[in-house]
Amino acid sequence: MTLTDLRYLVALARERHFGHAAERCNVSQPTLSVAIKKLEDELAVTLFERSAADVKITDIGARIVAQAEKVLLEAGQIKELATAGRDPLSGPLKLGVIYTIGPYLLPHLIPRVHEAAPSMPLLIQENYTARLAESLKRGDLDVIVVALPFEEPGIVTQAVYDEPFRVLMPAGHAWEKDESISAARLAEAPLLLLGAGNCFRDQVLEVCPMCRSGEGLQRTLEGSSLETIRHMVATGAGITVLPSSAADPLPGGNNLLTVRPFDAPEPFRRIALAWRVTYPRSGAIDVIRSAILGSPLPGVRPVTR
Amino acid sequence: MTLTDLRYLVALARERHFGHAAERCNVSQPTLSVAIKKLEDELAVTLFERSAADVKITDIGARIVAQAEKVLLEAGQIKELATAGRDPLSGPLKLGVIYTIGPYLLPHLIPRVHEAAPSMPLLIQENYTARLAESLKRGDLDVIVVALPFEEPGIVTQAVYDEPFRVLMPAGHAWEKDESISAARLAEAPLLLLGAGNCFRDQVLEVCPMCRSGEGLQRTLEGSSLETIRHMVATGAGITVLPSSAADPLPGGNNLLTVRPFDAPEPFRRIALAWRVTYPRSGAIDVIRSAILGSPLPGVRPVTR
DNA sequence: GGCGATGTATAGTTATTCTCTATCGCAGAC
DNA sequence: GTCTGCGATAGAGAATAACTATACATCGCC
Repeated sequence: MTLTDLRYLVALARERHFGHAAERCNVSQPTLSVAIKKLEDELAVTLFERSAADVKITDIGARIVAQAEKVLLEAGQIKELATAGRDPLSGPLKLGVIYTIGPYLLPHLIPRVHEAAPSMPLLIQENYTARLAESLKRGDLDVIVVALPFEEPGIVTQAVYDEPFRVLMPAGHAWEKDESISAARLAEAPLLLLGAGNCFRDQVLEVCPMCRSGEGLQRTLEGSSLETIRHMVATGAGITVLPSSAADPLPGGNNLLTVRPFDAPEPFRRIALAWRVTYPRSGAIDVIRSAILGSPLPGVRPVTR
Repeated sequence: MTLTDLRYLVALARERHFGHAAERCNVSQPTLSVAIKKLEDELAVTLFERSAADVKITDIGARIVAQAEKVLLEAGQIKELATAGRDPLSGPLKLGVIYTIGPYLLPHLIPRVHEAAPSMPLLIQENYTARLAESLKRGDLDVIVVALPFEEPGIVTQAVYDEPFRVLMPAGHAWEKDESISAARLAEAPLLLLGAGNCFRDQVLEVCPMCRSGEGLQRTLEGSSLETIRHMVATGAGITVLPSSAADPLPGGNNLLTVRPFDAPEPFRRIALAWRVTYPRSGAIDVIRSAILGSPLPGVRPVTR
């Protein structure tokens, strides 16, 4: 019993004439005859009474035809589902973002994505890189926004933008007079950092290796956010390093804090999208990338490749 | 897209492993691989993300699998329907009976059929032979009980019993003293007959051709039944001829009427079953025949052939 | 009662499609 | 590096479904 057989069956039930039904199915009359006979043999029931005058459907035949129509209808739904789901911009996209990007990127990203792909709702999770990677591989996430380097088997990455680091200090800080700050000097001051697990913490420590053992390193509680740290800086608890997207929007509306760039060459982080190499909705990823690049993130430089 | 493909699809969605799914479907792994790929090409969507680690179903894939399961379920119903309908003694049987048999046969027939085939309800229609033949050919009836001769293209008949004719007269009638009656004498008396269209009318007139022009022929209204005629006879309006099944049950409980057989050779009618030669439920016909022969119809002689 | 018209079934052939075995290729693990 | 697991691919063979041609059955007609 195949779907084709059922189509023949339904056609014959409608036409009550083997020749006409065959024509409607674009097959020859013997093809239809044989198919119906095969069905009858397989089901071990007589579906039609054939006679020279006309073709009559049997009682049981009528019931089976009705069921066959239901089957064909449901089968047609499969094609409909496929058509509807063919658009990579249709259906929810599960997006992961690291903590140090989410609060600055998402407010811009979400409306842009919604505009570019109205039928692709975003399901967003913020987390550490390691957790995002795990979810991505498990399939709980489709795409993640992380900082490079990021290497995982089965995962491909695409750099999106570079983001310079900034020094954030309380207003009136001694360094305020300097146009830019040398990374080495970070070890001199009380430096507030995110807790372990945040990749940004490690990136800052890489910029200033001496800070690892520096006297000024103040451990912040794990899970603290950049916003928390910024408040702490504003109260004079120390200085910190922020990515430009987090640091640069401030000066306009905050006179408790001062932002300074680093001496050239500016340290920076490279932000990338990552997804399973097998992920089929590349169009959706393109939309995310475009939306990120279209977001007003101060100081960032798109990575064109 | 075939039902087999859908079975493979569902199996893969359950197993998340091409090899295991193939095994469960009793096919080789390449067979399943190819089938899934074909489905994906046909639907133009990616149903599964394959990687070395495991097989992940896509969002759209999951929806399509759910629909495929529904299709397979409905398709399975077809087999169930076929199994349930395979029994020729299952499902209603549309039975037609001529007016001059129905009232005497059906009260016996119905309980017997119900006992022999409890899941075969009878849908009964009483009518003239011509009307029954028409309905039978149209498919509105499955089997009819008629008097022979009955020849119709595409219709086969099977004689069931012979039924002798009787003469019915009012009690105290002049012929009451005779043990049997000669057919020729019918022309002498006022003879009450059914209206045109009833085959029994014609059969009686054949027994006594002179009656056609006989003075005693009293036309009864068309549509009158044997019962009506019997009451008329009881009131002395004339005599009539009845089949034995209608005439013989009476004497026990009616002293207004007298029944006499004809002189040998007794005229009789041959009652038969008729159905479309294409009608597939021969088992149902056998049940009807047996039930008729099992009914206590006085005077009738089974036709064995 | 033969005969043509109509309509379905069957035969035989061809084409397609399905399934198999064997093998490749990739990716992750050791 | 090599090994291993697993899915994809290639090519051959088998099964099946399609076609054309024709047989067969029935009915209406002369």
